[in-house]
Amino acid sequence: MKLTTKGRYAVMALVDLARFDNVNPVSLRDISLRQGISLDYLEQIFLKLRKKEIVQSIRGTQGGYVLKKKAHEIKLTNIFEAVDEKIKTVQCKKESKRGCNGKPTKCLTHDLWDELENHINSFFKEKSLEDLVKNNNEKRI
Amino acid sequence: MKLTTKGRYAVMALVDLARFDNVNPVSLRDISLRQGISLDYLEQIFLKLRKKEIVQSIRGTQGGYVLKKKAHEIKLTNIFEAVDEKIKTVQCKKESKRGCNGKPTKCLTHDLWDELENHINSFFKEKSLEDLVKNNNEKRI
DNA sequence: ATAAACCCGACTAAAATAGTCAAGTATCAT
DNA sequence: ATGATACTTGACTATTTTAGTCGGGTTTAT
Repeated sequence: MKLTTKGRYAVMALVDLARFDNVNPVSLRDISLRQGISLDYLEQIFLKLRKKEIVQSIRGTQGGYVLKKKAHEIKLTNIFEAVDEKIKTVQCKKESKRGCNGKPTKCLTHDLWDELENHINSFFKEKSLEDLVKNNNEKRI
Repeated sequence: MKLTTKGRYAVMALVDLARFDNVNPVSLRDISLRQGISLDYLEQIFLKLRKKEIVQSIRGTQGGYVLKKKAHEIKLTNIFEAVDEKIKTVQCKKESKRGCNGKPTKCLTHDLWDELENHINSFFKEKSLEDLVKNNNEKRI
């Protein structure tokens, strides 16, 4: 079980963005240089973030991105959802009629994975971008 | 972020095993049929479980596997570790000197991923095989 | 005008996953 | 004894996912 770079980079880039956001739009080029993430890849990620209205773009020279919502309103959950990073412990939820493993009942451990998903998601739902920025500022990184 | 089938199958198979264990050794063939998991694949998985002393094998006709420890002593953490299912949120922990992203500092979100790992692992450390079996019996599946 | 920046779809190499396959060895029931 | 059952082990492979790259746009400040 691991987190993909898409999810990680999205969070890293947004934390970076959130720290400079108050002044001017931040260009992906700057984020790319500061965070060491490929520019092309960042563009893919921000396309998704924009579509989910987490960031807003400003085109042209001196353009870039700004947050579209307040940092405390943006939860990790929203970010991951935007870039298709989702918790998938089990694939047996689609068909409501028949259970997993093709049998009429749920698989032996079905409830366990549900529980696990909830456990992880509760973490993501609590943490906001603001929390992360504050945490970093306290440490004066 | 998703769980691999190796981890899921290992837990499913062990829950199955734990329910019949008290009587006779359980053959992989039976588990394979009941849980709908390929026999060859199960063999791979049980090889690892045996090496980590979670199960014990009994060869020959009427052979099979039995738990090597009490069900309440086997935590999810042990199972996942045995089959190499580990939580990997970030790869930036190896080099202690230099941080992630090649820079001398830790990446902006380093502590976050640490926290997430701990959060998930705490779940795995608590849950035992016994918990899972009990849970299923209550529901008379 | 032109450079800086976003926009967007298509493509791809590499790694991980989810197995399969083949060739054993041990043990029990008869 | 012998055959059937079941574990043992390593090698192999198709598929999927990941982690990007690439190329060609469009918009806008200066």
